[in-house]
Amino acid sequence: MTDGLDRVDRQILKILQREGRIPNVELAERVGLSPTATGERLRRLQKDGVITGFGARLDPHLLGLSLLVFVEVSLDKTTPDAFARFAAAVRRAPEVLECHMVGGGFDYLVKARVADMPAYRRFLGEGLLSLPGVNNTRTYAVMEEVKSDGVLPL
Amino acid sequence: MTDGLDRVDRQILKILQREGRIPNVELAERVGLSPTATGERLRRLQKDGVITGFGARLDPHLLGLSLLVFVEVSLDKTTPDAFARFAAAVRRAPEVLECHMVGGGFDYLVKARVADMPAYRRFLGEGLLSLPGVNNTRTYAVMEEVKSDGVLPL
DNA sequence: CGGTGTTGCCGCCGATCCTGCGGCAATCCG
DNA sequence: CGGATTGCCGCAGGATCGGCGGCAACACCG
Repeated sequence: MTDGLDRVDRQILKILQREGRIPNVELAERVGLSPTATGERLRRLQKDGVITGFGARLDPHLLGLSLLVFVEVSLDKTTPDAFARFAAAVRRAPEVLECHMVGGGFDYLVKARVADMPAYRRFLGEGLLSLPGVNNTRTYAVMEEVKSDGVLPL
Repeated sequence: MTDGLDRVDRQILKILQREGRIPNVELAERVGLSPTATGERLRRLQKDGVITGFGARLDPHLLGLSLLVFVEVSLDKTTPDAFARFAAAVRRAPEVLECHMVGGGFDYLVKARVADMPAYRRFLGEGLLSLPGVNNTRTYAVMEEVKSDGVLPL
């Protein structure tokens, strides 16, 4: 059952990554199958967890979230539960779009969106630096988003 | 017309960010409007560019893309067109999910997904380092994805 | 104050879409 | 070679979509 994805499955995923709200009948004729068979595949892909969900892509700027920042966070390793508490806090923070634990010069890489620089200062001071165990942060403000769709290669 | 989003609009966006394939009638009863009015709002949100599209969320691990990496790239500023050529190459590379030009210690932050370490070595050598003007790179491999949905706060 | 235009919503209805069912061909296996 | 399984198709009843006309609230203005 592992990775039992044929050519049609991958084609379905490829289409749905970019046009997630396409009706099943149109998806069917694009992959060259009947709507019934296509719907069955879609249902199976969701059940197997290959498709974890569907979502709308929004324009951050039109929503007043013009500033995208990446923050490298170093934790104080002597503080007990520092990692668990930091992770929990980050999951609760709405400004944080992503947070990854990395190996290398620091511990976490945080991607966050805020309205502007004052808002970022507030988020950094009240949201990140106030967490216990946070040792050091380094902020990189994004000047231009060269590529940002995040579509997986198939 | 700028930012003319009322409470219902934001509620629609909030729901569609997580459940992009919800039928219009269900969306309507959740926001407490008729299906007609709700569909009209949805159409308007797309026309105004607030909603830029819909997409399926896929599980990278089930697709054999288990390794997530971030790469900090520094360019040789003396090479003419270095920035434009780098940006163009990155847009063509399927492994690259995101690429942001940042201000700070380096020039571009690249987020990429590959199958495993050997695949990453190949991508780094043939995809990134072979580009003219690339001066230096620093790679951070993700050990744990603490938060990765990327849902905007509303 | 009343006329008028605008906006946002509703109900209705024909067209479209979804989904469960039965049938069929290909494949696999004992 | 017989039988089970798998994946697909066509069909049909029911759900959903989207365009249309109507209506109420509101703002503007003479």
